[in-house]
Amino acid sequence: MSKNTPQAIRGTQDIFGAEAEAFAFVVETFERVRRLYRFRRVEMPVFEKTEVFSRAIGETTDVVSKEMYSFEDRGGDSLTLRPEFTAGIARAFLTNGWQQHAPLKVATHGPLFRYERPQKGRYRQFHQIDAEIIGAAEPQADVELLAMADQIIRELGITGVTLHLNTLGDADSRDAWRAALVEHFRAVKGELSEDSQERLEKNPLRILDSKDRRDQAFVADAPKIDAFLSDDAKAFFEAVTSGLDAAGVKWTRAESLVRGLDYYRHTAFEFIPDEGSEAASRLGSQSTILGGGRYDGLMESLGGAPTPAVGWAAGIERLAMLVGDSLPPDRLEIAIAAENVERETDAAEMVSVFRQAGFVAEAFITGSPRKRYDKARKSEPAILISFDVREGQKTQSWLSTDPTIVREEEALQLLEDRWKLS
RNA sequence: GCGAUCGUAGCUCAGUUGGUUAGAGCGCCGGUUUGUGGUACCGGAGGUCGGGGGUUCGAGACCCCUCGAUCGCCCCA
Repeated sequence: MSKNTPQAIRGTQDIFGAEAEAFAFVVETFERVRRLYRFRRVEMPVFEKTEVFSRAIGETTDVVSKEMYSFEDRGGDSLTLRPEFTAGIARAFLTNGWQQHAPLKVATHGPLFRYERPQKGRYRQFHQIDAEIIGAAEPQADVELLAMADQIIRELGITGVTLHLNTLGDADSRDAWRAALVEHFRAVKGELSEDSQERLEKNPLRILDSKDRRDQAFVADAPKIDAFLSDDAKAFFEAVTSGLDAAGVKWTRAESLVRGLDYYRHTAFEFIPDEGSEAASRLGSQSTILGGGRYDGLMESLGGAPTPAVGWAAGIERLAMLVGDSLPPDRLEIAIAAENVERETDAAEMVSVFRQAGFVAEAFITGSPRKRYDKARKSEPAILISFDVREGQKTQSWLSTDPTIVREEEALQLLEDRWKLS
């Protein structure tokens, strides 16, 4: 590689081979399952006015304050490459009059951008699948959304992952709890970790899932959300949990689970690998593979009418790292080796016949004719066909290495229709 | 944004306390061999040792800067 060749941008990926196949498998599974749940597909802009995100997500969050790719366009507007889907979808809901479709179930996927330090499972351009239900205040919406998430993960063959569930209560519950937490932690501020001392001002809820030992003791006896829940909020959460049980979705209560973005209310959840599981070790420190919750306050922050909504997003790269063995086989069914230059067009014609009949087929008609058979063999086809010329006669021979995974009789009939087998 | 480790052919890696024209295996290309056969042998292409600067008679090896990757922290999907 020349030093004159431009390098890829830090934190971007050129995905190829097995990883690309796993990526596609995640997207295909998502597309298939979202149809089962009647989520409608939407395509969204990759960039929006900066205020869409700063108002929706919250100015003080890390995402907005230091991770956005923002720039001024030629017209002088401040624009931002989307760091998440929800804000843009909420904006579209308001500006396109999608209220008429409420309750609206939508799904999408694509690239997102966050200026972060790259790590395994964390990139500056990354990709998510995303599902939202807008205009539904009922706990049944939360249940449906979570049931779909659970089914997608299961159909991807991912195991050792558990749904961690919590409630943040309604706006009043959340505010009262937050105030109590600030009071609790402020009393011991000097003994908290530096990070948590800062969180105390910016995002006190996050102290609850601090990994720092110094914080753990104070987290243990911190006020619990349950003590602050209104009767309605409590009933809502109970409806969600009983709905999940009825739908057969396994979950565990995570009292200290909070979400980083300002707009969350009531239900908050993450799918996290179980400690010590294969999945956990594959993901490293990037543990959450799917996260979301209810965001009843978001529409108002964008100037819309109060509109209840729930949603989640999941990192495609992180899911792809976990699919492993469950990938559908990508097996070459038929390989044709033209072992003589005179048979190249015959082989090209025959491979076309096979492909149009729905076979995965490839012709080996380049490079040294004497080595084509070996090349074809190394591609591990279920059926290997050789086109050659022996003693002036065109010859066609075939070798079956695995008749169980291909329509062998049909394939050989197609071959015989055109050529005499030798 | 902070800390740590690392960066030699397409891939996996060797390169001894700095010392002559930088190597291997696999892969790739070509030749020979084999001729119902994933064989064996021979040959070839491909590296300004991530980039830049410095120390030295001499640097892939040492120092500084920079870019990138990986692993923590932070944050999050």
